[in-house]
Amino acid sequence: MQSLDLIDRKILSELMRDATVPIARLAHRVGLSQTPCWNRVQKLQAQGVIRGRVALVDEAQIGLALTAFVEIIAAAHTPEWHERFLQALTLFPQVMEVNRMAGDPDYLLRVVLPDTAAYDRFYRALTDDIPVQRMTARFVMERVHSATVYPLNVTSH
Amino acid sequence: MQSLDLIDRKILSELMRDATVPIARLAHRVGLSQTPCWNRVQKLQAQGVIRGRVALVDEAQIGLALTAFVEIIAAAHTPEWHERFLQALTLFPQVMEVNRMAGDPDYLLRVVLPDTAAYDRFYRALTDDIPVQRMTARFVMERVHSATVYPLNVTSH
DNA sequence: GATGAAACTTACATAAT
DNA sequence: ATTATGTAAGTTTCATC
Repeated sequence: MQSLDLIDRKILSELMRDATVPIARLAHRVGLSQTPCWNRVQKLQAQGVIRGRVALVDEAQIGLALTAFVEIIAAAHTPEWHERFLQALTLFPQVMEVNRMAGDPDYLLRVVLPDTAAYDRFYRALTDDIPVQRMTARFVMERVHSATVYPLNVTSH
Repeated sequence: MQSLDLIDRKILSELMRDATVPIARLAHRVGLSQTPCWNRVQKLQAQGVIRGRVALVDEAQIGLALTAFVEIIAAAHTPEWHERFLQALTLFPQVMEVNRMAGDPDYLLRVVLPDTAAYDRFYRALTDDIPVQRMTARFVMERVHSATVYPLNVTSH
């Protein structure tokens, strides 16, 4: 199942940067001809290594200027609570990311919102749905850096 | 400069989900014909609302199984320290995200790594480059949810 | 904004080496 | 793996309404 050689990693590096590059140019960059390059891309997609190709949008320009990291401690350390909690979160599309953590806090959420008033509404709505022991927001002042390109050991570039 | 009407938001919603959709189908979905839809997409790209189209890759399948959120408190609250700190971070491609926070901690980083040993190397290398008052890692046990589709008020779907 | 079409580029499949 | 070929499909531009 696993078999990412150097060329596969080069392909992924290119496509993580820019998924609009034509196969012919991609093939040239990774040192292959078109056919095997195309086959590799198809395989990477079939394997789920490439999960999809999406447009990245500037949050600020669509009115989502505020990012909050929200730390949550469970009200009860039971399977039922976790289940209910995750179920409740599905109602909030502003929750972009849900991470179950190794300890304190139990969950770390990344939430995008128009402003702090929207965060307060989110806070009330969520705690209305599900009891929590603690829910603390840490607000982002500035997103200094944001990447979607994972580091692969590719010497090119 | 700002002018995102309903149709623009529908276009963005679609492209955030799947950037491979042909213009003809996209146009149909948002209720336009091909040419004006194409013009809008071009404009959104020129404006920077669409920052790019990228392939999303499964971290686990490329050997980056560990995500850490790293909290950092500055050694000195001076412009020089912040400058040096951000400069130092550019050397570490495993740092996917750098957020300057509203207080404690000063910075919150998202870092992707193969394992905890790699985190330790990162910790040593960074603190070797730049003094910090505190650097604490919070490890992710499970990425329960991860989205790249920002919520826009689009009633379709 | 819609339509239609031309010109060009790319994707995808297949076959030969 | 490469090269070559061919068709379908998509993109881009440009008329016209």
